[in-house]
Amino acid sequence: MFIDKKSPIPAYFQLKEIIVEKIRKGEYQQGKSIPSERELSVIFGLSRMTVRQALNQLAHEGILSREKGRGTFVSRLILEQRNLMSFTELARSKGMSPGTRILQKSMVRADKEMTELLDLKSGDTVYRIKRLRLVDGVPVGIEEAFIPTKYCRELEKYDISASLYRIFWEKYGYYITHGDNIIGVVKASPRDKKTLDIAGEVPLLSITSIKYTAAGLKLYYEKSLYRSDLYEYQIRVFSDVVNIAENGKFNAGEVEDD
Amino acid sequence: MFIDKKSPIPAYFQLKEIIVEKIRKGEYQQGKSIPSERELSVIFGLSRMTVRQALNQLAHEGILSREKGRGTFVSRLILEQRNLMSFTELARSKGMSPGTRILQKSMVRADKEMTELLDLKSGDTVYRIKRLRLVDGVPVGIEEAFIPTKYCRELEKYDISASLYRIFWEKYGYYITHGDNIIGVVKASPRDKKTLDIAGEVPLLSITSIKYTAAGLKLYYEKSLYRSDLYEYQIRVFSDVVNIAENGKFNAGEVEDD
DNA sequence: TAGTGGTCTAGACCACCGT
DNA sequence: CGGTGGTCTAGACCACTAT
Repeated sequence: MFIDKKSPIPAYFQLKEIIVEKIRKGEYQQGKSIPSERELSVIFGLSRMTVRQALNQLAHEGILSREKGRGTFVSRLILEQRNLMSFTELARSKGMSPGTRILQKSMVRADKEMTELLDLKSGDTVYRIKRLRLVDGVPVGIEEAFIPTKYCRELEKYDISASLYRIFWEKYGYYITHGDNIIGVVKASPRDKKTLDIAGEVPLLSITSIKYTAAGLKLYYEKSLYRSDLYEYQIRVFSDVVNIAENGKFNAGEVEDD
Repeated sequence: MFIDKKSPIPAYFQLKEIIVEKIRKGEYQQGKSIPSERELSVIFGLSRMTVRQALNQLAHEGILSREKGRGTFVSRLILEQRNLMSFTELARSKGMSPGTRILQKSMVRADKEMTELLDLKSGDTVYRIKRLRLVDGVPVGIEEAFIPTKYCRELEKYDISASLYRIFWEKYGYYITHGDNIIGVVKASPRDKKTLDIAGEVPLLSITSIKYTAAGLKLYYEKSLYRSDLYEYQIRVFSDVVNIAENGKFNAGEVEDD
């Protein structure tokens, strides 16, 4: 837990990793304050400006929050967003109870599409995890994740009915900062209908996304389908969208289902 | 165009505004480099670190881009994102031609909902702009914007068939950095069907959003509907979603454990 | 080689917060 | 009041880019 000043890795970056590690290990606790800038600069033998660079970046990534005159605090579970959480939250806020059922959990060779999407080498394997999301026992969505096994060895050991974000953070030290998403509407396939226990015709909200770490590593791919009559997606969108649009497909056809 | 060091407004912030203004006026041109950090520090009588703070923030907001050893550049087409542009751009990239038809343009008193959503005072007025989006002459979406008139006096003078982002940037100096969105699926109303020239049953992708400036000002509200068979929404989502949940209308409890 | 942005230092003053 | 983060300075060395 020291800064190697001879390392080519910048001091502020090393400090960031040290702080993140201390949060993960519980040494710095959620909602509690961490040492002040001046203390940290003494502890690690850095100038205050260098410490500030580390803290500000972590604050920007949502891991810390800073308050003038008070101190720097570990964000309260940072995670749990999007798909699942804005969903879980919603359910809870309405006094309903969210649930999860594991539909499938296997390890497979990445196919060509997945290899390209996640920058894998041919032959790499991925976990394929398919989960059913419920609210008060009613199925509202199917989430299928493809996760390169090299980023999460022995994932079997953990309870994947909860948040993948949380597992990546707590068990593997990866913090997911953003994702590229494509949102559309698809017709439910017969199989989806059965899984979601739909009788009539309910269009499904389709969200496919690639999850990234702050460093830009493509962590995993997820394909989600939600009953549009029971679900809304709430998000904050920032301006980087341009880059996505450049590669994007303006698809006039179907978003196929499997 | 000078820094007032006695002002309570931080020097780096003043510098940001000056640079943004110069970009707007065309003094600093898109894709071209701006003066180096060292030059700017001499020009404005600031230390290099202070100049860096301004440049880095602008880079983070997407207005500038920086390259080691080369210089600092004004981002090319900063704007044009999301709804509209990821749509217009996309259409263009597919060799299709996007179009817009103005369906309605009026000035009205903000109703209660809009007043709350946009933090207005009672009695404030908004422009109500309803536009039809087309691709190769085919209607694919309806976009309805509610814009407080106090942020865009004499909006009538400008061509609103193009990007509102661009008008806000070029005519009023507001740069939109993010938006809070709610995405869902709705059935087309008879009127929407007529407007979109839909015969059968096509579910519509519904996107409502509040657009913000970097400073957090709520600029306007937009309600969009797209034919889900012709349109996909591509976005990059960052982790700030938590904040939405915190301030948002839908949260009840803490984001605590699973 | 000269210029750029990236990192880093060791100071400083300020506004803000809790006691 | 003492401590905190926010701002700011005037230097410095580095790796990178272009010529």
